Amino acid sequence: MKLLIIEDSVSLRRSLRIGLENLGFTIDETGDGAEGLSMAMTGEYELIILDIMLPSIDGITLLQTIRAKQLDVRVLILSAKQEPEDRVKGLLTGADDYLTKPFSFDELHARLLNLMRRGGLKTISDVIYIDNLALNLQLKLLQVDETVIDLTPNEYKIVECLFSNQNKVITAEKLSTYIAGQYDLVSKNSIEAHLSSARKKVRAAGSELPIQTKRGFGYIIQGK
Amino acid sequence: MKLLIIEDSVSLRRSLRIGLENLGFTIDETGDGAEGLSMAMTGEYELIILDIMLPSIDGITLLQTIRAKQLDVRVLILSAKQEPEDRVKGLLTGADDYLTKPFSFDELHARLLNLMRRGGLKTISDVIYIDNLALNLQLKLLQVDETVIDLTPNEYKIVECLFSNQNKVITAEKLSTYIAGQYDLVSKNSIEAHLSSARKKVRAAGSELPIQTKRGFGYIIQGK
DNA sequence: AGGTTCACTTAAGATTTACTGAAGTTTTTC
DNA sequence: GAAAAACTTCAGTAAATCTTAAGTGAACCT
Repeated sequence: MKLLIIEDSVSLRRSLRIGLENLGFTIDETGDGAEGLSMAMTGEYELIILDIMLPSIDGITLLQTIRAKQLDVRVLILSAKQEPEDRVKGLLTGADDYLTKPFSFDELHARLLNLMRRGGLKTISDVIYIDNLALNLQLKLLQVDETVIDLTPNEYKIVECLFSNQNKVITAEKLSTYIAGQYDLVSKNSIEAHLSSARKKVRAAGSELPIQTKRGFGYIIQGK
Repeated sequence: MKLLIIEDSVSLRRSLRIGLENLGFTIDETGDGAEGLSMAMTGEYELIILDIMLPSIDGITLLQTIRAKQLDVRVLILSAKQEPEDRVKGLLTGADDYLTKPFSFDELHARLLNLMRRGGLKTISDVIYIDNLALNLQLKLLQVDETVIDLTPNEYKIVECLFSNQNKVITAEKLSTYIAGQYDLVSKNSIEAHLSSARKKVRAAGSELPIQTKRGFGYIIQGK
């Protein structure tokens, strides 16, 4: 069982490492956000203990990136901030648990065990993050930060198809098949209308759908 | 055997602590609801002695939260209120026993021993709480506060399936399989009819089933 | 066996919500 | 600057879902 600790403070990091190693975990650690991210992306950790305040990349962004890449790893957030907004936001973007500093080591231990136990269950995964948009495949809805954008089934399906095919041009025919199945079809104009409506809704929520039109070919979402 | 005392009054807390420590229990204590909750959530306590009137989070809410998280812990409610409503409500939401102030220490001791003895048995567990609804998986019934709502088997199964799959959209086909098994099937319209009836019954009891329709996809219960 | 009850299904009407296609507008391309 | 492609809007139409009520059959009781 391999754990990754991403924590700014050297002393806290050390004491966590020692404590958890004594409990039988294998630990890697770093104090840098970017390094933490690249370590996390190797996929070799079952659980990450993650601080929010970090140099180079903050914890929430790191978490969003991990979740966007669909890594199956549990994340326990550690934070000095006690603002409830942060708590909610952290959990929303896919953390499995949350602990506010200061905390007792026993409490951390108990929560770790708890996370281990419910290991098989995916918690808040199955969300695709692009920019400040989150497409929740479980709930079938799109969020801008915390606000939910209400999409009709076809609007949702178009967005889902493009979100899960980033960096690929998707033709209108593909979208049509995606929406209606192999034996029905939806006109190109219909798709244009749905997409127009979806874009409008996202705009009304203060954001932008990152879907670009490739004139003559189809639509695409360009990853960063 | 570790006990947690969550009690507003410092003097009562102290005297309980001393008395119970003399009887051989290990005690943690707090006077604050929110702190009590986070302590309880560590899962390290076998029994919680819980006051109703508390700063920041009241005892009933705390208890509901603990039960919603499926923690296996016994809870003994302590309350100055003598209104029978509170008594019933406290017990309903998952307390294992109830004591009204003032009480003798011997009486508390006796009740504690009693709770310890029936330790192995899960008492009022296997109940899913959502809003003011309690779905009892053992007794196969749904309660609004104190009143029992009489659901037919299929109505119950639909509600059970959705209650135990919070935050997931459940399709009509899934519900059909859940009701009838893999080799039989129940028409979509039938499910609509059952659900309609269940909703009506809950409405008649003065509440609302928290089941939303995701048009084009299925049904969902959104957790907070 | 006959009668009663209860729950499940089905159907039909009401209601809500979404889809489509057309027409006008804007943008892009050559 | 004209033509093509894509965007936008809207109104009519079409689905999906809700609700109610009536029909059917199984289980239970007497």
